[in-house]
Amino acid sequence: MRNRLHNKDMSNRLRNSNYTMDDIASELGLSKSTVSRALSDSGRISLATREKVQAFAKEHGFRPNLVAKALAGQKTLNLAAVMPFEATAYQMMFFHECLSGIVTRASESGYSVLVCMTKPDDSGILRSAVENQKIDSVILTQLKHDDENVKLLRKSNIPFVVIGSGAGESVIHVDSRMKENCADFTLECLDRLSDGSQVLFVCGSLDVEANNNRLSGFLSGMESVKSKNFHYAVCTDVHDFADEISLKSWSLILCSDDVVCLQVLEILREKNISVGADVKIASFHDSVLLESYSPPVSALKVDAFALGEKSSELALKAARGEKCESVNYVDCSFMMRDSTE
Amino acid sequence: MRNRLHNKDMSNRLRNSNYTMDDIASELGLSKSTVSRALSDSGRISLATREKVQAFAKEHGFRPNLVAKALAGQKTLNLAAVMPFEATAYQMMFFHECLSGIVTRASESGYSVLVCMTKPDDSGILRSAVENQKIDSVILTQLKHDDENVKLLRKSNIPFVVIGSGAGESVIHVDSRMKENCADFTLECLDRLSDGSQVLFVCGSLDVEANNNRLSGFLSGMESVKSKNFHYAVCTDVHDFADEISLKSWSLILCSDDVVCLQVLEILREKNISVGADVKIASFHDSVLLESYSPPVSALKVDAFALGEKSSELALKAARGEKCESVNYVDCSFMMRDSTE
DNA sequence: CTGAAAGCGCTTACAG
DNA sequence: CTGAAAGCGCTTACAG
Repeated sequence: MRNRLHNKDMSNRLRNSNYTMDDIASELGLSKSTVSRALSDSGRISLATREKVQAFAKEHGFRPNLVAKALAGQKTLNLAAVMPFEATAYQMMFFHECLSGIVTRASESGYSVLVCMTKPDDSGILRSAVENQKIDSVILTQLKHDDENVKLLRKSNIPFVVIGSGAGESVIHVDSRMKENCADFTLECLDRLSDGSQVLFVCGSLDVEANNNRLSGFLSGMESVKSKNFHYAVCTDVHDFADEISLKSWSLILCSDDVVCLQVLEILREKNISVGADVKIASFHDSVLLESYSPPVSALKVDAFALGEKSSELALKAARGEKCESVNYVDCSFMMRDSTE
Repeated sequence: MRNRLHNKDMSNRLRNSNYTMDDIASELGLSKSTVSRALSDSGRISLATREKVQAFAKEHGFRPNLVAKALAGQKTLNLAAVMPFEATAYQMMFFHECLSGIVTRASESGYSVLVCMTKPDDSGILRSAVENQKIDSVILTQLKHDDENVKLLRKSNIPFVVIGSGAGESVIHVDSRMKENCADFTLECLDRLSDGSQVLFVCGSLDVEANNNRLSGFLSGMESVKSKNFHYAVCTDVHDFADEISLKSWSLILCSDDVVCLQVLEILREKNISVGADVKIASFHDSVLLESYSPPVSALKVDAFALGEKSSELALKAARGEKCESVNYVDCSFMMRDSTE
């Protein structure tokens, strides 16, 4: 027989509490099955024993060994979050925020989050997590066309959740509902304008898919306040803007993203048009640059943390084998700052 | 007895290969102990059986269940990488790169990396990873004074590795050896200058610890080429620089970091002094801004990926219970670009 | 060199 | 409501 004392020693090195369910059982004169049931709060158990066991566990800071639990329960209590090896600064910020949300929710359910970094042509690390059975489900971001990771996961039958769209309606995904949020954000910005004001939307290239959503969001926002008789125009080339600005005195300028917005701000500065006093301005895409601009510029912010939380909830649910809605939404945040005051 | 078939089904849902060591054993008419030994390449085993087993395993894509392996071996095959919930853009870039290095090395040893996000006052998620025994060792970055995470890990006897300094000499850490690298980088920049040239070091506040290291690195670099009769000066206030520049015609200007460097570049531009032709310039701290400046500016780059790799190696070693050197170094990269041509 | 057995710390039918 | 037993899939002394 293995030297029991030796094992105890080893486990002390690794563990915080010395107690196993077995220990608690003998300490309390119960069987370990009963202890297990009392602790997991499942199966028939008398209130008295349950409370006794839970009190004891709490008092002694008992922590179940999750590895053992995982083995017995045929699951790993791990989620994987997939992120690319190579990323732009913007993507990293986005991932970091997503990850915060993912980790937050996961840990509430006793799950840990394992990072799998993949290269475009090589799902290597995700693959070994899958093949080594270290994860119960996966969260993907930034799908490529005909995504390698998706293929891998489909083949191995591990449930996965996608942040963003692009994998088809049937795949569980959570989207930030750009169009609707742009419409609502437009309304929010219009809120302080008097009826009949002039509104300009300066839009980046319509070759960019996101800009199409933003444009139609803007248009549907304007449509829904038709009764207020706002006048509006859309300018799809920033370089035209310098002229456009001379034609009318705009009350509000909305920009498709932060880059466009900064260009517009530059032009306004050249023309000595004061942001806030002369014209309100806002962007459909936030960035530090807008936040720290003087005056700070209002913007629609994709709520990466919330996307992380939601995808985590779904991944957890899928890991439990429960059915999930495939289409899920998370709202953006409206960062209302001085530029629209 | 549990319904064996049912179990098989469940496990198929989770697993890639249907084979367990038991399966292989019966398939090959061996005992599972022998299969285990053959696969782990440990213990006495005949070449013949080892090869037979390994061939079979390979052919059928057998993957050991790491959860079971972990339980039997009293370890988790997981590392934790700790990162803060809140981080600046710069920190996120740094972490992302570290993480790439960590994950790369860890996966080579069959380890996975679990992200633990912590708040300054709350090691919550790290704590539960520790208490739930989900990790064998930990990698920390950005230690706080009197760091909570360090205290937690000390108490629980989980080995940990620190990226950067600040935890004392006795703690296993990996440092980027700023001073020595600044000295070497200085030499690299001096390399194309003729003897007797004028060199200026523009240094940010000496209240910042890093700047002290940079300054003494610079000085020791200059010291080591004394024979070449370079003249040099140190300017510790960027605002003085505009005057300083008029006094002499400098051949090379070194800056303590990217922010200082951009300020200097601005001044040079105002004075119509051309970088590259009139004066060479370089920074002891890199950033995208320097890389994409026109002309691109040479800089010393902390090699976050290498720091990640090294810390991962150490953490893996510590997890195996092997002794590690406590002081470890990783060299910086010299990003030589047009500004010093 | 190989096998039978006990063990890692849980869970969960099954029987009482 | 509770306990004894078998099981999750590995590892590792121990005996042959």
